[in-house]
Amino acid sequence: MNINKKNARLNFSCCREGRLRGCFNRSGGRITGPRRAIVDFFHHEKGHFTAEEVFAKLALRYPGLGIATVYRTLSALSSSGVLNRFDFGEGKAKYELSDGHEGGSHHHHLVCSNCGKIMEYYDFMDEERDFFNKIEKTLSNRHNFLIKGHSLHFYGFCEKCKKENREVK
Amino acid sequence: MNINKKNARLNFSCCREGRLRGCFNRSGGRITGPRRAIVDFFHHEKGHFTAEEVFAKLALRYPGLGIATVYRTLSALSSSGVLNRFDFGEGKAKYELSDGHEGGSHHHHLVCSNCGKIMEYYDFMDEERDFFNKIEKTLSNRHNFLIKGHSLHFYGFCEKCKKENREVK
DNA sequence: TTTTTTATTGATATTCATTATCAATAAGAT
DNA sequence: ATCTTATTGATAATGAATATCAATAAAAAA
Repeated sequence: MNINKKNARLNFSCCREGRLRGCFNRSGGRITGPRRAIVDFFHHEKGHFTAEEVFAKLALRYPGLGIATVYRTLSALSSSGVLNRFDFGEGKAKYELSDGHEGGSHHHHLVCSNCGKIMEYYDFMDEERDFFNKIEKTLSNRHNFLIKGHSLHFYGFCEKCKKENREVK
Repeated sequence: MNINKKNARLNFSCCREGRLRGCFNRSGGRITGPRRAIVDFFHHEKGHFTAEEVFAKLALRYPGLGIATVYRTLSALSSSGVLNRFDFGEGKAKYELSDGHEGGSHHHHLVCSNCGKIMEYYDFMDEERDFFNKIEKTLSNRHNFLIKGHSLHFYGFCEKCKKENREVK
């Protein structure tokens, strides 16, 4: 079953029509094979991926896919709030499912300023959830901003770099 | 008084020798005109700047400055935790003084996923401060990570984009 | 101070992530 | 089934960031 054959459809269990309409169709956008595949990708894989990484993984089951389409779709999904776009200083953007979005697994990042290592943590304190609920409500009102998600990065030095550089380079 | 004339020195009020040593010299790095100028720049200007913007501003009073040096210095200052490097989806990195660093004016960001507008807010709730004090302590211990600063970005839609797109594009 | 060593600089070539272009295709409307 | 046009894939173009390298100047040594 090849997605780019005429009328072929990917049929992942989580790939409900409603979600795709929410991502694309409501605003007049068309639901296509590549878009279907990319939205599904982010609902099945955990973590953050570059455009190249998304392309490489999807190309296996979708031989006709073009890298430009991946860039375009990631950009569109980011604009519509489905994905969040991050840059961790690696020279290329990474995308992950927005925490506001259905299925989004919320987490925060620890980024080593020296070696660039990225650690994720999922172990939230209840306090953390309460904090964000409250602050997002306050900010929405105060700045007339519709908040769809957030990213919290802590910068510093990982265990290894902390040891190696007593005096930071 | 031109900084790249032999032995010339910028002499900004905030440009204390100690700070520059902290940024560069402790680790064997040399204190040079360009580095002096760039560190000073971030202690005088508020907000976040691209390499090009830093270069353009400094080139006025420092005609000999090269763009490559700006990139190199920003990168080094970021690695050492003096600056934080952000990407707001504009295709180029922005740098700002790390909040952990002397003189750093701490703030968070609201980023419009549609038009890219970036809003800063400085008006923190007490709750917000307490939260970060506590969580940074917890995370440091739990993940053996030396935290020097953090960035909190809220993604969503600004007032204008909220109105214009009843159904989000 | 003068000399020596070598990290840093500025100019510029290069890399590579991302975007623009455009003819061909196919999604959704009629 | 046909029509309209948004989307696609291939690839050329752009541009931010990095690598290269001879010249320079900061810090150390004499």
